[in-house]
Amino acid sequence: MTERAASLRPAHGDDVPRFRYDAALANDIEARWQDRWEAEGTYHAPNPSGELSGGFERVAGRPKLYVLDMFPYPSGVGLHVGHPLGYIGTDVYARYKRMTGHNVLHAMGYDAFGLPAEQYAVQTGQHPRVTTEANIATMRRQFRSLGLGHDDRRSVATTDVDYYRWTQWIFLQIYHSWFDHDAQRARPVAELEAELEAGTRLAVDDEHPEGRPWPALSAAERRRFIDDQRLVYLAEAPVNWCPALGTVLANEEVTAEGRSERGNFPVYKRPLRQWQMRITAYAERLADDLDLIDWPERIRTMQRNWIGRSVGATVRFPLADDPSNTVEVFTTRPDTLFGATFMVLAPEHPLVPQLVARAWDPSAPPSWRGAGLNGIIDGVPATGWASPTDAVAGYRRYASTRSDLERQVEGKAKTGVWTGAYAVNPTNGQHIPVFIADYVLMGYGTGAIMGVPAHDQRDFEFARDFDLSVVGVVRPPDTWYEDRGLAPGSPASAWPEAFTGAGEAMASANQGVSLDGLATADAIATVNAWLAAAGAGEATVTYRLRDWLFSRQRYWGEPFPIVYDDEGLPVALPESMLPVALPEVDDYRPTVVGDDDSLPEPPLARARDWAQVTLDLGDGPRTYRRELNTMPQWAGSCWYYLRYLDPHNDAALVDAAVERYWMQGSTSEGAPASGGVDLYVGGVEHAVLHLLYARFWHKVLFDLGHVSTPEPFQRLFNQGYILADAFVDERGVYVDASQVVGDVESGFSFEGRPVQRQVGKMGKSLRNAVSPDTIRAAYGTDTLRLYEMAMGPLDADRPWNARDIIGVHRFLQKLWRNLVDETTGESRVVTTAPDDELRPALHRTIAGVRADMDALRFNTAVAKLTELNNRLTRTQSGAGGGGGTAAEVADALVAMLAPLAPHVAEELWARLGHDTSVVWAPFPVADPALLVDDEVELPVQVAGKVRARVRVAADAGDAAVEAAVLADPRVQAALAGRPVRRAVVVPGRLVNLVV
RNA sequence: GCCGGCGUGGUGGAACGGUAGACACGGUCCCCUUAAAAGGGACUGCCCUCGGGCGUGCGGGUUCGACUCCCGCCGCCGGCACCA
Repeated sequence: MTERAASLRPAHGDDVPRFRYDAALANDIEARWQDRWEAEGTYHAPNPSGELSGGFERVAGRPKLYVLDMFPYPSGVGLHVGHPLGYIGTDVYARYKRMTGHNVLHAMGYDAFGLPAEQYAVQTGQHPRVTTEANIATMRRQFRSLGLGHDDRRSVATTDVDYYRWTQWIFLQIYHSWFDHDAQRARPVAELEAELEAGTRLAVDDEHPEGRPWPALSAAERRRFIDDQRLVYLAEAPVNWCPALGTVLANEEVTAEGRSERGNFPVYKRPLRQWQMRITAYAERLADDLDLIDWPERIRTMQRNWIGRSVGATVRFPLADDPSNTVEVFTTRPDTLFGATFMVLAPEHPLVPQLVARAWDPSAPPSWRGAGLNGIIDGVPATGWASPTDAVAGYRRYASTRSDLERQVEGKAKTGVWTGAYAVNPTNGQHIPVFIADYVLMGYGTGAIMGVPAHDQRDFEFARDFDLSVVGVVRPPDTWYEDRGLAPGSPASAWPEAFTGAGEAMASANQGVSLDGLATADAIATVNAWLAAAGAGEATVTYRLRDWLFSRQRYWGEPFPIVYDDEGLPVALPESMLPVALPEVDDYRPTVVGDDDSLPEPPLARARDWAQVTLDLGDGPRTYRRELNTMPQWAGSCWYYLRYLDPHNDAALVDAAVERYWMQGSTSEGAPASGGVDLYVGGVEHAVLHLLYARFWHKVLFDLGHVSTPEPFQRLFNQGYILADAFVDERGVYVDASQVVGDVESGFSFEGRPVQRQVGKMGKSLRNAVSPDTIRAAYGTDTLRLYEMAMGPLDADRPWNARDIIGVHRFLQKLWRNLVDETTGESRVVTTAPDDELRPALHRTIAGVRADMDALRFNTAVAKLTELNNRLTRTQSGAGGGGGTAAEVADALVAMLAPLAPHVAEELWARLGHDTSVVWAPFPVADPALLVDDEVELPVQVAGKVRARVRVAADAGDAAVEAAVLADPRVQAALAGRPVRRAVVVPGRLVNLVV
């Protein structure tokens, strides 16, 4: 201990005590302990078996705990103080849990594929791997200097060939699977083929809903059928093409405004042949299983919104001219079927060409021919189009040129045109016109709707513009009429808007069924039963979720383990040919061919020797073309939490026993509801991207038996963002916030020019980032950690306030001073027992800090430690002070500080005479006997206001307390002679006298 | 429009239905010092006639008692949205 004390390098000025806890001393302590932790492998968490199992016997009796941070992208500019908030939070929790007897796994890796490194490569010609690896090294250094206790043997990067080999392997697992809707799970394609061959299953697809026997299919048909069943498949579909990013994007990567999530660039719909992952097959489980996991309500709601489950019915409407042909619609209100007075199909609906009539029905209103669209759509004559064929062609052309963005901007004005055809309302036999209109989307439901203008506002507006009748079949409440100035019971033709609420069904009866008088929920059930019996439809659930577009036209991503044969059909490579390593190219830019909005050829096309390959896939050497797209960045982050468990395994992505131990093993709280990572901390921005994709992959792996839990992340916690003042100049450009001077009263200025203050998320784009290095240099890492934890609850956004940091620094300084003499470096700890006030205070602190740590309330834990330390300070500086700090209190205080400020805690722990690391020390346990006082001070309320405080014995009975209270002169004064009607005694809390 | 979350001192924030404002910043005063810094101590929600009055976005309700629970508003943040 003296040796360590002597090794301190006092870098202070003459007048600063030599052993004061300041930045220089803190930095010295921190550097030494970081070296020692690394040398001793202090944070290594042993696996139960296999390569990393050394030392497991030491923790074998402990419950496991898996604490995880969201995978960071290794950015070139390094961390700012906003980044580590969540990382420090998990570190504190992991350290606390280790001290309370858990085997804690906490590791860190790098989501290192992605655009910035590639864009930098395009600019500089530097290989993305070079920048990526340099950035990872920088980030690793920064994490180390924050004192984060990661098991560094488990670190992975998605860009490591050994890692993405397994990403490709998972892709193959998904490729070789199909979704068995009866079993509601993924199964190997091989099982599907076996059942088809055995004749126990027919080949059912959209064109053959009745199913075909397997022998009836040609070899090519069989292959196409199987490929169409796979969980990952090639399909021609309208996709989101973002020219500015040079790639297509998944729906989840496009904002509601039709721009890219990353960079906010415009996105265009373009039909392209791309890889898609069949996440829609899992829509129901992804929605239902949200109930199994302990996630913030906000995130679960976002996922539910995104999945967009909608309960209703599909109904088939026969065409009037050709009853064998039907148009299927989806509706959430089948109870309004009797009020359907028209139908609308999406313009791209495949049935449109078949149902277009030859000529207009002369009795139909001119508006149906598009007469009202003159001026809205180019080329429409004032009288409307001459024939249905012209109208449909004209309208389809118009609709196809409109981007999602335009449709947003142009608002809700309804356009559309009649196809000339009629369909038959199956409930009442009425012939109703069939329109096409772009307010009906091909991508949702069946791409066709029934128009019930009385009970759907969009249909109502369409009916108004196209002179369609409005028939009410649900009676609104009288107040609804009155609010609109109508007499109750007025016909729907007089309504100013649709009535979309629930009500009593009316005018809804035929020979087979009557809904009249039924409440909406009953009417839906009744009509659904009738539809099924009549063969006209059935209850159905649809989802808004679309399949996941999985191809990217980038270089810096995982290559697909896919080649194309000479028929142009995809062939999966065998596992033995993994990894498919990224080839070298001379330029990382996509090759632009033709006009600038055409899809460029991916950069991998430049690797010509790689793109063409001769392989023996079982039928002799043949030439194949490789897939040139790469996987999206989300691929690698879908499963990294599994690789941390067994990072070097080259026989499996994770060993089964190791996976079971960490993912579903016993926890201190008993059996988990769904298993998985015990605590996952990250930002809210991944609510429907990473978190949805990862759940999807995990469920596929679960179905195939590669993991043992249905969900990957049992508990999710969203850390808040650090906000900071940002400043804009007169042009609205952000200026470097650190160079701004002034204050609220006198105004702010930058280089002499006035600037406006804003508050925003700390970051590069607002030029308001604060580097951890700055804070470390001024106060030390422990102060930074403590400040980030103390400034507020972990899940709240909070403004960075440099002025407040001194507060927690003073706390550490005072704590140090209570244990160490600042001038001599001698211990101020004494073996004397704490007195009768201090010891209970200590135990109350222990109990409180434990509860706070368990609940991730680190801010209040810090407050409680501060309070206890202030009490020590008062004792030492007060009358008769200088007696030193009782070792019993010092030990406990330092141990409780260890998760939050591990370096100074280690230093003090060693100075207290311990020769093993505080990281593995037991967390103090409160003695319950010391948590109850002999005597308590009760506030006394008279008529709800606190008027006095009375000391009574803690175990006094209600009557005794009441008597003591009534005897108090201040109580008597407050009562002023009024009789006490009732005395409420809350033992140990307060007394309320009701007058 | 639908859904979710949040509104507490000058500031960040505390409060199992039980003393509103813990802890910290800032501020005022005092001690130490030749002085300053650092350090230590006291006070610090608002109003006030110094007895008290008022206070957790607003208005109701439940309760002996409400920041907390319920109902109705307002404001801010976020998600979804021509989704049938």
